[in-house]
Order: sequence, then structure tokens, then C-alpha cells
Amino acid sequence: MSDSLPNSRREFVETAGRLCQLLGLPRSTGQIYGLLYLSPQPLSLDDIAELLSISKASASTGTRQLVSWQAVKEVWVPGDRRDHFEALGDLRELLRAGYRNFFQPKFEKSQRKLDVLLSALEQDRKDGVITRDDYQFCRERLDGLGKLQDRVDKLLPLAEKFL
Amino acid sequence: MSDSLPNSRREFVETAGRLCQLLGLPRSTGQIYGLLYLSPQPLSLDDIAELLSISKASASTGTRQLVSWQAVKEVWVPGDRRDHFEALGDLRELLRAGYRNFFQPKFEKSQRKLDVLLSALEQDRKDGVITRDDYQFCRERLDGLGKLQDRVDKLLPLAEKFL
DNA sequence: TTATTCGTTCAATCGCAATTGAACGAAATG
DNA sequence: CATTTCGTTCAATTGCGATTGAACGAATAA
Repeated sequence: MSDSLPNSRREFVETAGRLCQLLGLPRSTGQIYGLLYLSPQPLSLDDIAELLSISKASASTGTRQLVSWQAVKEVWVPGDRRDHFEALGDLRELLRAGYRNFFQPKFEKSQRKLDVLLSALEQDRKDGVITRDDYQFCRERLDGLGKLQDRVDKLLPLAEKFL
Repeated sequence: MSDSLPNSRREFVETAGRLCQLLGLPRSTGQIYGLLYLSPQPLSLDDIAELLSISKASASTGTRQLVSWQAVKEVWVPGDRRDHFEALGDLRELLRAGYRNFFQPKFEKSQRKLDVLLSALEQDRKDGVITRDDYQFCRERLDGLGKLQDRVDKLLPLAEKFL
């Protein structure tokens, strides 16, 4: 990474990158957001690539991702033909949107999946692939999972409102 | 994966694997837990490796991870020298422990990091590396981040109790 | 004792996704 | 017009971490 950044911003960028990586997102995307978050002026793709020492291709894909998540917006800088970007500072809203776009769908899918599994289990029992005892055992375990899902299902809306 | 598993268990194992992968953990670890979660009898390392078509090395490291997380326990099976494993079924407790072992530490670390960043920013201002305006801007952004952390800090204990 | 059977460790391999460089089309410039 | 400047796309590369096979030590068995 370029050393033309003040230490504070450098460390922040690194931390943001790590956080994104932790969430299973490209590190560079987090770095870009971190850079823009602490950038008083909007930055162009070239600025971003230069300051982070990444390719313009990465900068391009990263910013487009961030724009699609509404974490960053394009701004017009008079007298400059290039696109410029600045971070949207409302982290709470960003977190909520992230929850809606990432966790929510996967969680709902897993709920549906559980029903499918219960059906498959039922089928296995009918087909005699598993003993009655095994069926009973698996049934209880799957029910336990369902209980947890219900709990989470009640918690999440509360958490989203609270944040 | 071996086809000697009933469909229901096969799908469950796959889903558990994906979930682990989603959380940044080895897929095989999730598969092992999934397998044991729906296994009426304790399984040996060889059973696990065989049923999941993974190496015994993976089975070994995976089970040890799971044991360390108290997601799985070793049980003694009379007349068999080998270690056997069975899943602990309390998913709620498992989730809480996961929160304590994974999220909690990283979150606390990020809180400390924020203080460090604020100091570094202060230093940059004193050194004249950044203008007064830039300092002001960054200061506000970092404060915004601090606000979010405080929110999360209040929410998490509530969520942990609720689950 | 020697020979097996287990479980673990570790260097090497593999797979996946992030990253890149080059090529391209579109838009602005002269 | 031709030329330059942008941003995007995509095939190729890279890097990282999960997975494996082989080697090892410890415990059991013969």
C-alpha cells in the first residue's frame, strides 16, 4: 500500500480490509470503503488504485460492488471527466442493509431447507431405509434445530429495530 | 461423499458443511458435526472418514476442533479401542459459545483498535500531516463508528440472553 | 519382545476466489 | 475526422487456506 497516506488512515484501511475478509468479502472492497470513509474529498478510480496500490480493475469492481450496496455513491467533480466516489457515512443503515441483503435470504432459505429435510426423513422411514428408532432420534434433532430457528427468527427483527 | 447415507442425512451434512464454510470455518468440520448431529450411535474416526469420504487426517483435526468448541464429545464404546464421538445437541448453548469464542473477542479488539486510531489521528494533527479540516472530518467519522460500536455493545448481551 | 492398531502432525497438494493485465467500447477531446 | 481518456470485462495468474498422504509416537495385542 502506498505510504502517502497518514498513519491513521493507513491503519483504518487495513482494519476495514480485514473486516471485509472476515465476512467473506474481498479484502480490497473493504479497503476501498475504509479509504473513502476517511476521505474528506471524493476520490477517482485512479486515486483509489494509486493510494491502495491495487489495480484499476480491482478498484472498478470494488467500487461498483459498494455502489450496489449503497455504501458508496458516485459524485460529480466539476472540471473532471472521471467518476468520483465518496462513502455514505450512515453505518447503521449500512449494517441493516447488509443484514437484509446477506443474512436474511440465507436464513430464510435454511428454514425452507429444514422442511425439505423433514420430508426426506419421513420418506426414508416409509422406504424402510432407517429404523423406527433412528427416525425418532433424527426427528427430535431436527425439531431442536427448528426451535432454534424460531428463536432467531424472533430475535432478528428486534435486533434490526434496535440498531 | 459415500452413498451409504440416507438422503435426509446426506443433505443435512451438505447443508451443515455449507453453513460452516459461510462462517469461514472448514467445510469438513461442519460436515462432521452434521453427520454426528443426526447419528443415533457414536462414530469412530474411521466411520466419519468413510461416511464423508474424507481423509482420516481431516476427520482427526475436525473432531478435535469440535471437541474444543464443546460441540462434540468423546464417548467410550465398550469393546472398541478407538475413540468415538457424538454431537452435543444443545444448539442454543453452542451458538452462545460460538458468539463468546469468535465474535466477542474480535469485537472487543476492534473497540480497542478504534481508540488507537483516534490517538494516531490526534498525532497526525499535531505533526501537521493533515489539515485541521481533515482532522475534523475524520474525527466525526470515527466518532460515528464509535456510536455504532456502542449500540452493538448494548445489543449483544441482550441477544445472548434472549437466545 | 515384535507386530498392529490408532490418532496426530506436517510438508506437499489442491481448489477456490481475489486480483491482475490486456483488450475493448464508449465518450470526450483536439 | 483521429486521438486520447475512461471504465469495464475477461482470461490468466496468484495467494490462501483446506485437505491429503505419509511418517511418526504411543498404546495395545500377540
